[in-house]
Order: sequence, then C-alpha cells, then structure tokens
Amino acid sequence: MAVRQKESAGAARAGAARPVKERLLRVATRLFARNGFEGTSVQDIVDAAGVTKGAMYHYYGSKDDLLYEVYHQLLTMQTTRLNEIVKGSGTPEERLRAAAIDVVVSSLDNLDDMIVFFRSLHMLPEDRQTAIRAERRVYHDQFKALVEEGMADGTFHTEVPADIVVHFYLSAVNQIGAWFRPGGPLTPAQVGEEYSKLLLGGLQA
Amino acid sequence: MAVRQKESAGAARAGAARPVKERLLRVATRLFARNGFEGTSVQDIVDAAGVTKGAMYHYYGSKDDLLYEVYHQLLTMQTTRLNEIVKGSGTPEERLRAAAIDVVVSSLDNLDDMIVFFRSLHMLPEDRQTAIRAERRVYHDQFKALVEEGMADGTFHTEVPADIVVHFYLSAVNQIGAWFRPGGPLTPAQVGEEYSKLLLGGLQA
Amino acid sequence: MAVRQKESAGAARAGAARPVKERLLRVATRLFARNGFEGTSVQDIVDAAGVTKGAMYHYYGSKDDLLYEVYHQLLTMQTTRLNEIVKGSGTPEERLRAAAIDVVVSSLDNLDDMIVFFRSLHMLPEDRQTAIRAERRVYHDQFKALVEEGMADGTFHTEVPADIVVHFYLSAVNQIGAWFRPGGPLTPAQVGEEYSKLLLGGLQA
Amino acid sequence: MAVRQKESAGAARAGAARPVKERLLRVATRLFARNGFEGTSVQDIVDAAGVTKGAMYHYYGSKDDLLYEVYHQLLTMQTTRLNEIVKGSGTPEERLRAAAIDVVVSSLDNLDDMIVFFRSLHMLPEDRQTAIRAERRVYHDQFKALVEEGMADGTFHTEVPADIVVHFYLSAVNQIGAWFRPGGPLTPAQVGEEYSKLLLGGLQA
DNA sequence: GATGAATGAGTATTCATTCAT
DNA sequence: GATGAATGAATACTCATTCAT
Repeated sequence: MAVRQKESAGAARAGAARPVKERLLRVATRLFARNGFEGTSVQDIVDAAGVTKGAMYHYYGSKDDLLYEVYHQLLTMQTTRLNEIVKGSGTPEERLRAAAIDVVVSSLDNLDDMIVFFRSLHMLPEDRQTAIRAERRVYHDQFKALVEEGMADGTFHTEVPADIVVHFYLSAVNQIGAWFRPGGPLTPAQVGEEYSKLLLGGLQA
Repeated sequence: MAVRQKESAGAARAGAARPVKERLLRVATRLFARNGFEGTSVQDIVDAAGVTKGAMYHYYGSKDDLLYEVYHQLLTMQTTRLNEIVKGSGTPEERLRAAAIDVVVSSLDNLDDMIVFFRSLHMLPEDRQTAIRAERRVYHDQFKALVEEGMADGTFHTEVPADIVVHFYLSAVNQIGAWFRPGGPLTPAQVGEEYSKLLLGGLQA
Repeated sequence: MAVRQKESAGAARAGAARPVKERLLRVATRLFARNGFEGTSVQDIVDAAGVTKGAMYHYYGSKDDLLYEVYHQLLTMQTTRLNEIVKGSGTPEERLRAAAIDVVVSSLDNLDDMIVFFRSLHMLPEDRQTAIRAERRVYHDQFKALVEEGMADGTFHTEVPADIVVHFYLSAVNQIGAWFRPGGPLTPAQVGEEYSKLLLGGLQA
Repeated sequence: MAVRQKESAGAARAGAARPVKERLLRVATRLFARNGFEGTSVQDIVDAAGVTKGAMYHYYGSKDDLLYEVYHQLLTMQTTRLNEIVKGSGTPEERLRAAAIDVVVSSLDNLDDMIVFFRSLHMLPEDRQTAIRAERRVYHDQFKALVEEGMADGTFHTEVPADIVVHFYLSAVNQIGAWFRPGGPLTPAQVGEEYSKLLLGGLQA
C-alpha cells in the first residue's frame, strides 16, 4: 500500500499539471506502442497515469475509445498538414517533395502513435475500423492528387498508376517504425530527404 | 453427440487427407490473418481444424509455437528464393529486378502469412522475436548486397545509402497486405512489375 | 438464476457479516484441510465463500497466496504465544511444560490449519517454502532454548541432544491431526497434559 | 527429438537390467517424494523410467495404483519386521526398545516412501485410504501390545494411556522426513537410539 | 468527479487415460 | 508387450467493465 501511494504521488508530481484526460491518452499511447493494445491492461494505463479505473471510465467510454483517439488525433494532424502543402504554392514536384518529406517527419515525430496505428488497428470493432479507413482514404487521395498533377503536366512518367505509387510510398512510411531508432545516426529530416529522393527518382519522366 | 459427429464428418470432408499437424498450422495462419493472434483463441483453431485441444498441444508446445512456425516457414521460403536469385546470372540490375518482383509475388502468394507477420510479431516472447529478427536480417543483407553491386558498377546512383533503400523497399512490400485484395484488378505479377519499376527508377544513376 | 440467488442468499445468511477477504481465507483453510490443496479448486473456494473468482483475485494474488496466509497466521500466533511463555516466570521445567501443553492445545484449536500445514507445504513455490521454514526455525529455536535451560541447571539429563528432543516432540505434535478427532473422548487440554508428561518424563535427570 | 532419444538411451543404459515394472515404481516413488503426487505427471514418470505411457498402463491400472503400491510395500515390510520383534524373546522393555529403534531405522532406510506416505495419502480415493488405514491400524495395535505388556508387568507407569503413547511415538517417527537429512551428522541407527531413549524414558515407572 | 470492490465471461494450458496399430 | 496420437474435462488466472458510495 505504501508503494501505491508513492507511485501515485510520483505520478501526480510528474504530470499533475497536464489534465487527466490528456495524460491518460499519452500514457496509453506509450504503453500500446511498447506492449501492444492487447498486452496493455486498463490497470496498466491507470497505474501509469496515476489515477484509478473510475477516472478513466469517466473520460473515455472504453479501452477501444483510447485506441480510436490515438488514430483520430494522428490522422487529423497529418491530414491538416498535408492540406496546407497541397494548397500551397510551388510546382507539383516541389509540393510532392514537401509532402513526402512531411509525412516521414511527422510520422517519426509521433513514432509511438505510428507503431500503434499499424499494429493494433485490427483490434478495433469493425465500425471503428471503417471510420478510420475512411479518414485514411482522404489522406491517400490528397497525396494521389499531387502525383496526378505532376503526371498531367509531364513532370512524372505515367508508367505506374498513381494509386499504386501512393500505396507504395505510404506503405514504406507506415512501416518506418520497424527499423528507425530515435537517437540513431539519422534524424527524421534526413530520413525524409532520402525517402523523398527515392520516390521522386522513381517518378521522373 | 449428433452435432459432434456432424462436425467431425465436416472436418474429415474438408481436410482429413492432410495430416493433423499441417492442418493446424494452416487454419491457425488463416485465423491469425483474419482476426489477429490475440483475437484467435486456441479453441477457434482446433474447432476449425476439427480436432481437440489436446491434439494441438500434442504437436505444438503453445499457441506461440504456431505463430513462430508461420514466421519461420515464410522466412525460410523467401530466403531460399532470394538466395537463388542472388547467386544466379545476369547483371546486378537484372537480378535486383528479379528479386524485387519475387518478394512481391511470393508475399502476395502467401498473403495470410504476410499479414500475420507484420501484425503479430510483437506478441511473441522477446527471445523468439530476436530469433525472427536475426533471420529477417539475413534476408535484408542479401537484398542489400544486390543494391551495392549495382552501386559499385555504376548502374545505380549512391545518393541514398543502400541500407535505407532496402528498408524503404521491403517496408513497402511488407505493408502490401494493407491494400492488396486478391481477386482485384491486379495480379501479383503485375504488382511486382510496378513495384520493381518504382524501386529501379529511383536508383538509376 | 433461481439457483444462484438461493446460493447467494445462503452465503449471505452464513457469513455476510464477516468481510469477504477473511471469509475467503476461512473457507479455503477448511477446504484445504478436507480435500488437500491440490484437491481444492479456486472455484470450490469462491463457491463456498459465496463470491466470484474475480473477488478472490482482488484480495489474493493467487491460490498460493491463500495457502501461504494460512501458514503465516498460524506461525505468527504460535510464535507469539511461545514467546510469552519463554519470557515468563517459573523454573525451566515449569515453562517447558507450559510450552509443551500450549503447542498441543493451540494446534488442536486450529486443527484445520495444522492439517493443511503439514500436508501442503511442499506445494508452495520454493521461495515461499524457505520463508515459512525460516519462521518455523525461530519457533524451534525458542523451544530448544527452554530445553537447554533445563539441561544447564541439571533438571534434565543431557543424553539426547536438545535439537533432537525438540524435533521429536514437535514432530509428534505436528502429526496430531492424523489421529485426533474433535468431539472424541479427549479434550485438547487432556492431550496436552499427556503429551507433556511423555516429553518431560523422557527428559528427567 | 534428439534430446528425447538421448534421454531414453540414458535411462535404458542406467536401469535396463531392472525389470520395467519395478523400475516404474522406484522412479515414481522418488518423484512423488521430490515433487509430490500431484506435482508428478505420468509423463514425468515414464520419461524417468525410459519407457512410454502405454508400458506404464500395461503394468499399473492408474497413477493411483502406483501410489497405493508404495504404501502397501512399505507397510507390509514394516509390519513383517515388527511381527518378528513382538514374537521374539526378551523382556517387554527390550522388545519395545528394539521395535522403537527398528521403526526409525526402517523408515530412514526408505525415506522417500515415508515422505510420500505422509504427504500424499489424502490424494487416494476414499476406499484406498480406508484400506491403508486398516493396515496401519494393525501396525499400531502390535506396537501398543508391547507397551501394554510393559505396563502389565509394572515396568512402565500407566499414567498415559497406551494408545496415546503409541500415537505420540509413531507420529514423531512419521514426521522424521521433515528434518532428517541423509548424509548429515547422524546415522539412522543413532537417531533410532535417541528416539527410543526418549520414548522409554517417558515410560519408566 | 472519482473510488475500488466485485462481476462474469474468457484464456491458455495440463493431464490421466484410451485405443488403434 | 508396447507405442504415441488423440481425447475431454478440469484448472488457475485475466480483464474490461459496472456500480454503490
């Protein structure tokens, strides 16, 4: 009992400033990334957040809700950023390069979320998966529009359908958590640079 | 009792010819791919295979063993195929193209295994994950050797490190199960063709 | 559902006043004594206590924990009592007689615990067995000190080492559950009287 | 699989001379004593004996049969030996001393059997327990007859009922496995000497 | 807002035993 | 005599969720 009190006190000290709801999502994301969605119990989450189960169920309707929230926030953020790039100025090639770099950098900046995303999506109930996939489709289509612009103006060849190009590139980015190690020799920006080179090189007319 | 006999008969009809051990692995792979490792109970597996739990534990020490076996068989098969391509004749570019196509085709031919692979590896105990990753590393290094050959003889540019090229391409292939639908408009061979074009295009000196 | 309600009502009637945690330990002790540790399932325990499994695991980490608790409580109680006798007044012979009677009486007053103790200790994990044996050793040594006092002042002969005397006597007491039947012709106090006579008679100089 | 073959070969080499049936009982006794009856699986037994399950069920009808056999052999042996002592020559005191020493020595010479006996009897089905207890009662009564002879001729006092004396002494002997360590400072004969002194000292008129 | 005791349905795994060969 | 594949019932334990306070 002494231990619990100490933990609670410690957790409270460490993150009491941050509101409980946000803290819960943050620690849940970290735990899901480390141990998987199924490997993380609600008890693990509330212990790490320094609150009790009742508190969690006050803010989130279920464990699934937490997972959904991780997805939703990541997707919203990335879609917003892509939107700005798509609508920005510059040639299609310049804007595609910017988008290709940005998706890598923003993914590596939120690596835990990415890892959770591609590991645990299938654990959500069917309707939630459908919702997520629809959001994801919007992102895919915006990216594809950039590729098609470049094909239309002759910057890129048209040997490979734009849909496949986008699947190919976003797949590579999605799996990035499988090999990238923060603190390793490469920065997120460098990886973005290299990845975008490989994409654009493969599209040159 | 009538029900059981019917089930047994059904199972017999479906796959009694195939030995029990192999049948268990096959149905487990399918179920893991559909519902995830955690979403599949041992009961689900033995029901689908038409045997009892005891039979499964006679052949496999644990549910983990089944998962490991999926990985091991897929990796062994792909490594063997890559080996033959690497040691074959032809220019580095020809052999890299062959390898790039082969990894796509053999992945799509074993789509269930691929899906399981990249979704459930993290559910295995640490030591097994390490074993798998070591096997995977061998595959990666063989692939990288091909890229480096082409860089050495000037066929490919050297702007992007070979390691990153291989991570990039294999990541894209690994995620292929996230969008490819068997029976859709594209055949595995066509996808292999497109993917290899994107890879080799991005490498041209 | 009717059945369950009746059971719950029955349990409530029998012991709802007593807190759940204590009730669980009490019924577990009784069942372990009757059917052995291995012969008692967790389901048996929670059914008898009128709660569900989850409740038991809320209070005790495992079935082993329940068993350990039986041991720990019995040992603590007996060690406390012996302590008071050892430190009390009177000749060594008087105090040894008091201790010899007390260990019999307190064992027969907690016969279920005794039976469990000497039947199921070996089912605990090694580290717990070691902990129990250390507690038991303290008891043994206190008892031995009494015997040695009497040997030092010439009341008892020294033909048999004090260690063996204590092993001999405590062994006899430990096995008492193998033949004593509560409600039979002898009271615990009478058995204590006879046993102490046999011990002290065998020690007279 | 290589491991199993090696084990089998090793077991075969070690004990092939001894007939299978006897070997099974011997290894079962050792394992029951080390790990308890419930902690020993039939697979453990047949592995240690270097045979297969089918072989065990050829010789013994069940795992219970093995346990019963341990009890039966030990009891038969000890009863036979006690019989000879009871019917022998000498004063009651001399014969009681001989019996008191013999039960210790023969118990320590078959320490595994003793340990199994007092730990696992309660795991047998009720009817088998009853049978064993009847055999045990015969032994008890023979021992008691010796005590009563000494009481009748005035050698022993009659303050403590003979029944209790015998329970007391045999209990102490039964628990001997709880502290005696073969290879320790004391030989079985020495322990028998000390225990018999404590018994006879406590009985002197 | 928050607690934590309690639920109940679920999980992987074990194991004595049987039986066709 | 002996094998080992297969059974089926039992076991300890987990966990997301609820609800009286």
